[in-house]
Amino acid sequence: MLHGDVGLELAARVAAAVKSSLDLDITPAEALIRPSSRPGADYQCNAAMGLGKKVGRPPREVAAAIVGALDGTGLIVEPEIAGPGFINLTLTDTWLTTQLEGLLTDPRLGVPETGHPRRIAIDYSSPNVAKEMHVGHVRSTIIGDALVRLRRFHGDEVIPHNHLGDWGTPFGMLIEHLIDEGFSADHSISDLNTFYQAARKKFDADPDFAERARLRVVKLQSGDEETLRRWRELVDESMRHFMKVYKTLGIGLTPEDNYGESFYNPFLADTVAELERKGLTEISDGAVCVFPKGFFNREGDPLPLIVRKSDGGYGYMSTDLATVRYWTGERGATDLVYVVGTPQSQHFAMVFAASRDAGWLTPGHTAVHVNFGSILGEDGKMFRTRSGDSIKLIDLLSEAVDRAAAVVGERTDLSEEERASIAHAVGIGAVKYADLSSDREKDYVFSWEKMLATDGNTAAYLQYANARTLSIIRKSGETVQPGATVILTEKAERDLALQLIQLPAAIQAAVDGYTPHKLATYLYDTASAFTSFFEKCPVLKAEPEIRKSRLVFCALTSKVLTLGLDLLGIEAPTRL
RNA sequence: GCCCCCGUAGCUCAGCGGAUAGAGCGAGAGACUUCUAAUCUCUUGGUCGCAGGUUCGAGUCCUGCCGGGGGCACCA
Repeated sequence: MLHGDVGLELAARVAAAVKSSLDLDITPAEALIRPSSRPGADYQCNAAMGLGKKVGRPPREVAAAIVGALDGTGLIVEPEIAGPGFINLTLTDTWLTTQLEGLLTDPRLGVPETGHPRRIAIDYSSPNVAKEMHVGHVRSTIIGDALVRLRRFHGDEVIPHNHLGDWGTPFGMLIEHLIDEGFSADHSISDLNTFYQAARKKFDADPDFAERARLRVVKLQSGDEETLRRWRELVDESMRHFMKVYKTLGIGLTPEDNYGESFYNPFLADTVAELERKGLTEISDGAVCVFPKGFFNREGDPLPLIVRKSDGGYGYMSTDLATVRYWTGERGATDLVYVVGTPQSQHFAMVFAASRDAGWLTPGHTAVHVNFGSILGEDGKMFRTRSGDSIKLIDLLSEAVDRAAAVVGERTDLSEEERASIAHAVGIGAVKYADLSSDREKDYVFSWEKMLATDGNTAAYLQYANARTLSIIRKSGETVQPGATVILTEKAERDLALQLIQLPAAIQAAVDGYTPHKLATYLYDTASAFTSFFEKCPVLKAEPEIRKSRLVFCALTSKVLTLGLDLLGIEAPTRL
């Protein structure tokens, strides 16, 4: 019983007790096992009240029957019945210590791998070519990356795809501007935004240029070689910028993960043809539309997905339908995940509905819009620069590192190089953790002060706790060996032990709900439990057996924090 | 007008239908000759937006309302 969560084991035993004492079949979930916040109780079973209602007996009597039949051998001490019929469950110290000793040799720290792996196509980051990444992309990028890491660790096959905005009418203007500027391979566009704005300005001011831009769009879409070559230069240049940001952020996306709008372009006609063949389309105002049931516009009329515009072109609605068709049809994805802001929720609801109607999504598929709220400034409005521009991501990240460097510089005698590396880990970690530690559906308030604080639920606090664990182990002059014996003497040790064995439940919760913050909350609780342990339980000066045992606590805490942070995409430096 | 999301301590946020709703910050008081004080321990602080309903039990589920944000036909 090394793998998996204790709650499952307790649930199984309660279910067996319910069967033998009341002759009722309940699922482990119906055993209603929950971690307990009551002093002295580790878990509680809340099933007796509901069952009492069902069998027409007083809940406390039912609880007593369950307790009487409950086989807690080796796992829990004699349960207590409290209140209306709560059953308080307390793990035995022996069981806890045995678990911890077992975790020492388990690289997965008790977390099971799924027996039913899914093939997950996940769309995240998705910046626009010829524009710099800004804060608007940061949440999708960070959350998406964390989900990739979590699902891979969970045992699923994950295929990331970066849905670049790399196609459409703006590219006529951009390519013409590129030709005018004489861009070549040895000249890079150092400032994508300036380049884009200059093109835009020319487009608005110069009718000849605007006309050339329009003709260029036609050439691009008809596959003109020269035009495509220019277009690729723009994409490549933008990718160099994106890769720089990804490298700074520690995001795993590469050019191989590019599945931009251009990628789906060849599939759009077929996608529409299939919708037409299946009788799902209608012509409305000259556009080919699909009207999924249940969506209405301002006037109360059905709301369309426009799959071919009245001018014959294709928009994002066509592309998004084509992605569903491609990933389920061509790539055999079972799960589609879109890490895109909340404002798009209606759009995705419509795309999913239409895709079900078209048969691209079956009951065996899961399609999820992993939505997220906006980043707000401390004034409660959209996070922008003072002049109202969106903040460049690369600037934001370097400010994070600079601010972290200021903190690091104050208090360490490490080399310049080590300090830089730590500042990077702390600064980038702060930005990512701020994003991942609260419920993604809510807006969150961006605050340098809060995200870089050394107290509270921040990356720095977790990293610091981890560094302290490793510092103690270093100073001990020992390596923590498998087979070491764990002893519980202080309450702080038991609290930490209980915390450490709950990693599987935390990861499962984060995976199930696409909610990385559940893992973040767990890691914070773990770090807190460790710092309390740190204050109360001297390690190096303890008696030999206790010292050995406490070193195990340090080692396991470090492993849990390091693994957990890694699953969030955050570095855990070995010293701070 | 219709639809979606949010409303929990002064602030920023957790909270899985279960017991007396929890953290951090802030405010107040303590703790470093001791493993990293980037810390810890106390104290303070709540009609969970409002009103109904379902339930043995509601911050959590349902309905209505009030606030805040967003979306609603050829931009993505």
